[in-house]
Amino acid sequence: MKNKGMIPRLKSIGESGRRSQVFNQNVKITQLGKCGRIEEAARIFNQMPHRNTVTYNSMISVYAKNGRISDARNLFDKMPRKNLVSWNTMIAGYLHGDKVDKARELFDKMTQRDDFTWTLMITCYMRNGDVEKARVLFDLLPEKKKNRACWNAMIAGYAKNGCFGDARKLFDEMEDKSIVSWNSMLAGYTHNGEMSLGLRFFEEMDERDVVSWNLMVDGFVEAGDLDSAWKFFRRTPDPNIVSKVTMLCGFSRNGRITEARRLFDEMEDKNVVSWNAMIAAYVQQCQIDEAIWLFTQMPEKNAVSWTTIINGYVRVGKLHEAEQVLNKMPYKNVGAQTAMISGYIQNRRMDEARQIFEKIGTPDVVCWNTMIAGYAHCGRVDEALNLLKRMPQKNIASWNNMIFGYAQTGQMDKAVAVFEEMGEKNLVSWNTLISGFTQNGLFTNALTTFLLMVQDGKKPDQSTFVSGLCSCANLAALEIGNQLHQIVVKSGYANDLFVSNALISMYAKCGRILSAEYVFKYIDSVDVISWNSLISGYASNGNVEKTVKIFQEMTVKGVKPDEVTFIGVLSAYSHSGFVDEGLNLFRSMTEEHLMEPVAEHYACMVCLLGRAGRLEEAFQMVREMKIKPTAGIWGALLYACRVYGNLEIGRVAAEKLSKLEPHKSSNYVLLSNLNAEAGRWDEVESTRILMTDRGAEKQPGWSWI
DNA sequence: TATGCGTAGT
Repeated sequence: MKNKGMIPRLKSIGESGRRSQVFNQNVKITQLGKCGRIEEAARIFNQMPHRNTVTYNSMISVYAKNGRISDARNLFDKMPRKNLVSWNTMIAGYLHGDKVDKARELFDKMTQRDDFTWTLMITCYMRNGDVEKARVLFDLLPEKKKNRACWNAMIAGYAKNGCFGDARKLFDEMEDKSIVSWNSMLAGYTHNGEMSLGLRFFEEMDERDVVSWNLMVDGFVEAGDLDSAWKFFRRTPDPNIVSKVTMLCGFSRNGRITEARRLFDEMEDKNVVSWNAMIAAYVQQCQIDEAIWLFTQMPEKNAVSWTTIINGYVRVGKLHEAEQVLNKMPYKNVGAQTAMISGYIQNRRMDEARQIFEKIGTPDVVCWNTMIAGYAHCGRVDEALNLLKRMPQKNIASWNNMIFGYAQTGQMDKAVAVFEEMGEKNLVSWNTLISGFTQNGLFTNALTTFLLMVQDGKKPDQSTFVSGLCSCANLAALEIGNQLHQIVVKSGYANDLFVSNALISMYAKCGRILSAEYVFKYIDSVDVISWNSLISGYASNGNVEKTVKIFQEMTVKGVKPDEVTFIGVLSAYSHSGFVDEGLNLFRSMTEEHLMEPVAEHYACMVCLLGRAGRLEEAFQMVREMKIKPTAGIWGALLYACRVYGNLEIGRVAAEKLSKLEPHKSSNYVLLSNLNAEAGRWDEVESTRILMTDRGAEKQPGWSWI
């Protein structure tokens, strides 16, 4: 710096020299802030013998733009002489930190406002999705303060929020459009996945700059159309660093790390964002060593760089290393700490997650939601609810997490209550509820909710279709399944692997072999789940020949069967009484495929042996198995005992069952029936008393003989 | 030299 070490001499020069000293240091603070070197900026600020209002404004801006909003506010509160820019800068800080209420508070306190102030507040509302409040401000704004920036903020806000009509109306009304106005419209299309509209608009544009091209590249990347993205990238007249990073991320998101790296290596103008993008690409691929290497090589690190590395270690399960990085991080922001919290949560270390969470103390919505989701995922719904209640500002995701928690723990009534209590719902809210119903076997509710969602104007996505089709499969509701298939095709999900697999399963379980195979045939690249869907579908339908045929085809094609495959085939054998085939397959599963059987496999085997009356063998298998027998296994055994009138083994099974499922009445009914058939009426009576004592309500449809 | 509208990184 020019004046470094010259303070004594400058002092003697007097007032003008001091002013230029302050001027230069103000510039330096801003420059350092722009490349994320906040500590250095703060050091200069603190060491300055004289500061003016611009000095304070610069420092406030540096803090605010780097996510340190409370530091910004502290400075704002204690600065001696605020001007209009100070207020605007502070509002801008709240805008970047998504704190609309705080921004509005300042806005209302201001005695004087300029065009910056209004534009900032409008942008604030628009970013928050509050289109109406933004419009109110725009209409209140005096004509002479309505400059291009305000108009552009309105157009961009409308477009981003998907209100293309309103955006277009203002756009057409606007007299002196700038390139920003055009790009604002274009961004509306590209950010909302409307690429055909976007393309048409792009072609009609009067003028284009590099931002217009970048928007197109980004839109295609988002749409998963990497070929078009690359085409536009190559055609961009003078690609800048943003163009390159956008394309790099496109490659990275599609797992094309080599091409991403090539782009990075060819970049002559790397900045902290391009470094972070490349590091994130390796983190995405779980190539943590390469990520770390780049991290050590990069000239400037910011909070995002640190957070990415912490996330990287979390992804590969190296929590200790993540902790160390967090400890070394110079200024620990909420994002980095939230990354660490997620790490603990993923490893079920809820107490440690909670510790960091309590330490942060700031009302950061993402952080709160991470904690709530954590409790929900491990079934600790009470704690999740507790946090939700205490949460200062909830968003839709907070409620969605709660719905998920209840769905996970089978409390669908409470999930519905939360769903009804929350205000605005998004696609995730609906999907969580629908998949909750499906996973809890409430298939009719799932389909009804699907219908309500469509009536509410929400477009079903992959998750909705999978849940819906799965429900149809379980209800054997072919007609609804057919209708869903039509919507799938119309919505452009016909090529989605997950949806296709659900379709296969639906058709197979509804007994439509040809339709299932038709969907299967038209999948670009089937996976093991596609095969399993066919196999399990035919198995549940009792079609053992078809099940085995598909299984053999799968093996011939070299696809490795997994646990689910064997469950499917074994259950087909068990339903059809193919005992030897089942025993052979079970043996080959453990001996040839070296697979450790899980509870479902054993349940199939017990069922298989039990149905054939080979109760002793079944019982022996249960006693010798390596895992703890589940209720499903004892239930299968008890059922077989009931069929073959084996009181001895049946009692053992019933005793185990009554401990595992004390409230399930069907277990007592089976034992009671068994006793009744053996003429043990005293036992029948005592079973009935036991059942009442344990609060097992008799289900309708079961009868006492 | 400090604040607003359109593009990239957790």
